[in-house]
Amino acid sequence: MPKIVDKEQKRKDIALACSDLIHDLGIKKITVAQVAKTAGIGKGTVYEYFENKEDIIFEIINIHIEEYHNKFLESIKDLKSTREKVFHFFNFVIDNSEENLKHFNGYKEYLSIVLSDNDEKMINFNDTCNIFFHDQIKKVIKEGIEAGDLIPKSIDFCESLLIFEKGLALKKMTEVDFNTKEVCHNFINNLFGLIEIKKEKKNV
Amino acid sequence: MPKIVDKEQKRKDIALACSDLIHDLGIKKITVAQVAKTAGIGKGTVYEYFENKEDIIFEIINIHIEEYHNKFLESIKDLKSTREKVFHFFNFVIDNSEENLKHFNGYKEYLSIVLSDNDEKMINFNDTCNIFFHDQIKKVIKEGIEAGDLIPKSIDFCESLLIFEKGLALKKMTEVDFNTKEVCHNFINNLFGLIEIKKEKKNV
Amino acid sequence: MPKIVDKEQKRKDIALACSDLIHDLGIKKITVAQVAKTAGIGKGTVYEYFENKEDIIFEIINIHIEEYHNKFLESIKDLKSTREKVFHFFNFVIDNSEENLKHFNGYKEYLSIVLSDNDEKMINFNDTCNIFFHDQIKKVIKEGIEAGDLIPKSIDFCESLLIFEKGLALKKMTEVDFNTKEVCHNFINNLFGLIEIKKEKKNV
Amino acid sequence: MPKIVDKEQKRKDIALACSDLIHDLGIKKITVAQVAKTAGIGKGTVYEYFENKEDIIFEIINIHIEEYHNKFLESIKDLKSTREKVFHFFNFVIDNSEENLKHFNGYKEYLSIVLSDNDEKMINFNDTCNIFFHDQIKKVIKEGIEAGDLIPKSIDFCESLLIFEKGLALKKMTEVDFNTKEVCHNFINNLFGLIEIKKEKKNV
DNA sequence: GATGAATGAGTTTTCATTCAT
DNA sequence: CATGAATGAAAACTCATTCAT
Repeated sequence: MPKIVDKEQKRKDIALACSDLIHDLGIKKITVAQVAKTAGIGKGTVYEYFENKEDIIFEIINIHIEEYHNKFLESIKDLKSTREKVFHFFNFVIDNSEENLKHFNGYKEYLSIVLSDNDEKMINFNDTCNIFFHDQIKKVIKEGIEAGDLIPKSIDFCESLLIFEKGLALKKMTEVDFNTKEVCHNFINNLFGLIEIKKEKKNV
Repeated sequence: MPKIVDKEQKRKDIALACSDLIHDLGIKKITVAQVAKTAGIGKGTVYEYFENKEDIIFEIINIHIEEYHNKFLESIKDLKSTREKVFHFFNFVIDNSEENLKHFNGYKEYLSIVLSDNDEKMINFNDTCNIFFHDQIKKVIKEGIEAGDLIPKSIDFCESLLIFEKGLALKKMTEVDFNTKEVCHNFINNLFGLIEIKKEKKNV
Repeated sequence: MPKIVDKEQKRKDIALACSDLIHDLGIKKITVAQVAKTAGIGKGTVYEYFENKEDIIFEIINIHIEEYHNKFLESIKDLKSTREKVFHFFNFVIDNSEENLKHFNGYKEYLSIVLSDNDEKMINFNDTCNIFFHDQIKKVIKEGIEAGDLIPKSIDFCESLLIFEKGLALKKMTEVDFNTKEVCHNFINNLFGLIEIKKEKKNV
Repeated sequence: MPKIVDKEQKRKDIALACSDLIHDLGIKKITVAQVAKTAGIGKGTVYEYFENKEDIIFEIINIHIEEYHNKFLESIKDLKSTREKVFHFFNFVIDNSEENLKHFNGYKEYLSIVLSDNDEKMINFNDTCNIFFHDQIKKVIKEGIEAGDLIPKSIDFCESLLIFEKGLALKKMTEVDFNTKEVCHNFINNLFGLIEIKKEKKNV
């Protein structure tokens, strides 16, 4: 009897092996032949695990984003202040570590697909991601309000924050010399000036 | 005397004739054959005026955006209040007239190209556009401050406004049910609550 | 004592399980994967019992035709008059019952293979079928002659009858609105006008 | 200015150049690469003149059959007696000259396509051919009746004759040792015994 | 014996670009 | 100058068959 393969796992394995192709070539230039070669399998084998080329790319992106979400959840746990936590959502556009740039560029390639194809699967997936971060930021803001850090109306800014972050991302993707960090800090500081509850510090 | 053809003008003519192809097919599906046919010239002739296919697309987009800029300048002239003028910058993402959607979708196609190719020309062109709107909004805000409509610090929000608009555009492009108008209004109203100088209205 | 599998029987079992695939997909579109799945066995196992794909198709067709032959022999037993028996040979092209159409379309698929491949096995098999019906019609005509129904020369028409039936089949297969029944009846009635012995009916 | 090509003519030229591929390989094994190579042109050029592979094959067959029809019309002109003319319709299945075998085998390949694909174009074309021969034989029989060679009822046998010929063709295509000529002669002679008007020869 | 994972040769089709006229 | 015929590289996808387990 032949070895039984966990198809779902192998899908992930193949996609994982190819996850760098996105940065090396750009999504549009990935070919099935490349994928097969990179994963060290035959072209036909690719089609044992994926419906078509789109499916491959989708899985690769999926992996990228899933990984990012997990890291996000992991690292936000250690943060204490609301402001820190909010900043954490902007890490994606600010952090220039190789690690994060990989994710960022992965997202860039992903966007280029969503914008040119109107693939339903991609759109749905995009929604899922948006909801993820929307839920997260809502939670952070809520906790901030409950802790007396933020004014109650702050809850209305959840969406604006994420929209601003999307705009920042887009600018960073399309402009050469964009000082994301500075612009980002300015904005958040300004905003917090508006929604933060200034606590009287240690007065008698 | 041979007929001297203004190459630059003919480029524009060809691109102009093809400007609807972007909406009809999407940028990725435009072929040189299509361009030639649409412009009513031969395939070979296309290459007399354009380096390659990228160059054609670049010119088509150029025309779109140039046209949009002109319309923008034209229509902002009639606006009086600072708030109206600022809103005008968001017309691009809010106005759902067929006319504007054409521009909006053209920009979407354009983005998908900029994000996947890292074409230098495109990037430079993108910068030019950004500078255009940045100059425009700066002017509006400045005038607003000088007119006593806005607080002096408002000038710091120019970039944020444009970034927010970019984020809005991106969301509108990638999400199915996104209420651009509402989100936009909320944001601007909130912001103006912060930077507008409330004038005592003509009381005795 | 190991389980001894009758290979020949298993061949039949597999082919039998797949006999509907011919109608559902058409011979050309049958894949080995389909066969394996339909028969509820592994792809590798198919090759334990069949040399190659051709061999599978051959067996499936074999089953179809064998079945048809058996039914033919079964049903002709009950017929009394020579004319009825001769008509029975044309049932194949006239009968539009679902059951018979299955056989008819099976034969059509089979022909498309015989005509495109020049597979020796197929040709031989085809001969076997022809001989079967030739023997059968010869027997019918002979009995008719012996019974005094037909003129002795009728024996020369055996082949013509079968050829005509092949022609009818081909027309039915390739034409949209072909009235097989009418054409068939005309021909046989005309022919019987020629070869039947008119019996004086019950005169004193 | 580039040379202007008569597209329709070039289509024919390419198909003509490839007309032997049908006999050399069989229709199913013709590849576009083969066609291009045989016609001495590039693969892409093939697609300048044909929609797809089916279209190529269709044209090749078209040429074969058109040519055959023309030859048929040409050669039947010289025949005098009705019997000769009727025999002429069976030339297709009887004549074993290389020339005619080419046409015959072309038709065989064509049939294999019609039987496996249910391509509408092919079916329509098939009808056209049937009508052609039906019209021709009707004309011959009519003239035979008018000339007093055949009994008026002969007109009813037009279809039967063609059906018989189709049956003969099918047998010749699928059987190894089939004496088409003899069987054909027998049938026609038998039939003419039935429908011919015996003329009293040379009486005072 | 049984299996199904792995394979890659083979096929159709597209299209930017060239170049002879 | 203008042209459109010619091209071939490149890409996605299929499937009969093999073979390690």
